[in-house]
Amino acid sequence: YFNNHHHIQTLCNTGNVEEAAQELHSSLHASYEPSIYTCNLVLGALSKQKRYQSALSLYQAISHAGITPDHITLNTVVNCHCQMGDMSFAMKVFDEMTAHNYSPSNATFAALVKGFCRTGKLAECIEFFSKFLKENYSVDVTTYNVMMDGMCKMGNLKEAMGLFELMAKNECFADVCSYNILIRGFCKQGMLNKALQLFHELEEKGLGCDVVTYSTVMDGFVKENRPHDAVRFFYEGLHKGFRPNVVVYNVLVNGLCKIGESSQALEVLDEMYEQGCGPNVVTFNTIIDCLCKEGKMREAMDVFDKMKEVAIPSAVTYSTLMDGFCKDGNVDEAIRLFHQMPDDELVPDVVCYGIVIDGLCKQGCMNDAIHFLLLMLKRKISPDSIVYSALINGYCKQGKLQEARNLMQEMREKGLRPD
RNA sequence: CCGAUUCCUUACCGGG
Repeated sequence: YFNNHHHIQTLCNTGNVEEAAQELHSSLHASYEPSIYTCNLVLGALSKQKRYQSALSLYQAISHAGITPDHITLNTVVNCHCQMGDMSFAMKVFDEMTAHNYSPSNATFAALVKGFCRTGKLAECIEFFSKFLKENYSVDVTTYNVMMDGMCKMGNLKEAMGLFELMAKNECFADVCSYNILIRGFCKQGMLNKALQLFHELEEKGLGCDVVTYSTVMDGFVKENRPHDAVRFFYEGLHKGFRPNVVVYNVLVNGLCKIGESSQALEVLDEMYEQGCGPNVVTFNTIIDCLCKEGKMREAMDVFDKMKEVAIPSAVTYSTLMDGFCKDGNVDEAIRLFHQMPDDELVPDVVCYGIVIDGLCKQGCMNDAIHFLLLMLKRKISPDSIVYSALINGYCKQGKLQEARNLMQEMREKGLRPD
């Protein structure tokens, strides 16, 4: 008999996580049970693929088979709960960990901090993190980064900067990632000057700016309606020996599109190939959106056809085109694309439905719009407030106020608040 | 016997 650890490891490393999980599962009840290392390996692989529910089910099976989890297993479980936003479950596991003398590590705290932030629980997050700070001398740079990123994403730049100073005081040295997080935070608040100040500090420290730094700053410029500065920043970087990746190019393309230079954007496409940095689906989506917004539906469809040679269209690709056609007054074509999505093995998401519904509403075809609403409900896709707004708008324009009111009521029942 | 496995962080595109 041989240990199947290496076989399962190979399966995981080659992306056959499903198969690995199955093999582990069947070996749980074999005469030689797998080691916790093997279990952790598969749980980690599922978690990396964001298949948190599967990981948790597998964990259930593992404990049921009587295999004792270690601190890594439990960290993974905590992380799965956090990623799914189930903070009460996550805390329950955390409490059990501490009760059984598994000492939580930076990974545990980082996962929980991220979970608290993602679910908007600012106070809990700060409280939890403070507790960690008091009890632990070695909060590492990653945990600080998670915390700073969470604070930034909740718009609390002051707290984030406080942490940045605190980590220096505690002799935990900020890395590029720390800077990138803060730079993005300031960009999103429209404080580009602060962002650029940090960028220069990063350069002076010799930590080295990376592709994330560049794409972040450039995107900051684009979002602040300063696409020219984004383009300039890009070329200055090239001059300093910076080597862009596909995301940086994507931001550049987006910037060029925003200044109405779709032809230049298409030139960048060629440059990307020359640099051995081929475009991806986002690149094409960006260009298609640009063409659509310029009303060039014909060209947009050409790009759509050509992109298929090198990339797989996504739901975003379709929604972009569908919106373009709707705005162009051609809802039929949008609906045709909607029905074409399954050919690319895509399932229309809430945005796709929203676009078609809005298009139909704007044409006054309320019955057809309702048909799509029912279709999405049948397919278990929950309409969001944008879908409802489109419908309510449509009814209001027709003077059908009662129908509009009914929809508002339906919204509230679903816990969506009208804005 | 040893080793083996592991867990946490940052950037780009679509709708009212």
